[in-house]
Amino acid sequence: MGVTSPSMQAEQARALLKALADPLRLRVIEALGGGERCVCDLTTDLDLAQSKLSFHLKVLKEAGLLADRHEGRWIYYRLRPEAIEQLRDWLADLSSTCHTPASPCC
Amino acid sequence: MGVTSPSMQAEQARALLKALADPLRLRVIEALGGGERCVCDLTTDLDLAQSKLSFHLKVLKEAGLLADRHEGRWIYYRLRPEAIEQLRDWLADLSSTCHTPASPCC
DNA sequence: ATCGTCCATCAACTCTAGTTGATCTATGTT
DNA sequence: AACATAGATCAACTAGAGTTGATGGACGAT
Repeated sequence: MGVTSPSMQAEQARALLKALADPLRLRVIEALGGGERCVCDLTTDLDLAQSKLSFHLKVLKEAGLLADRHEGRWIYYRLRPEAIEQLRDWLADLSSTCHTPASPCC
Repeated sequence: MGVTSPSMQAEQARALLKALADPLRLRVIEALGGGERCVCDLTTDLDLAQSKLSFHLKVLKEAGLLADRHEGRWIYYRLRPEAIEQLRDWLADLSSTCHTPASPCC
């Protein structure tokens, strides 16, 4: 141990971080911060090519950041605040123990 | 407005997210979660090529997540919890208003 | 002054993530 | 049935981030 890969928890957190770390996806997230929206509205609001938006919505959904809902011909997407909250918790843990003075080196 | 790019705040947050969204950098962050360390220790602890580690330390430092300190021949890196805290705050704002019911579509 | 160690930097390469335009499916309309 | 619209998916392309091995600069020891 010590040389191993990140813990399972960290892997989950990283998936969320990665999904959020894109300017376009962040605009999508911010747009959905205002409430649930259908794809066609997002397309015009954000002025995006349809396939491009679809790609990023998929990334966000697979990361667990979005949920969708079909209604007739339309699909509505919304934020999943639980995912954000989970990430916030992980970040809180991260810096909780970092005030240890330097270990003696080499 | 509405079609514009993310706010200044969001841009900062995104820089942090992007820096964190890499498995190797996350291992570095976790290692530094245990306290300040010099580069040579990190190299052996994480079993990394020196230039690779140096590259990622630079990314993390430029994002504001790490601070460094020179002492003789060695350089010590440590987490900057303020950066983490700033990101947590931004995430908190993000989901605060997303419970609005769907806007009527198209 | 020379040598060894710590670390940053650089150039060349690789690889993954995002873009683009076209096609496909599903649902609703006439 | 034929058509129109919403949205997903696919293949080909592009660009940017990460890797690798070598080189260079700073500092300490002899």
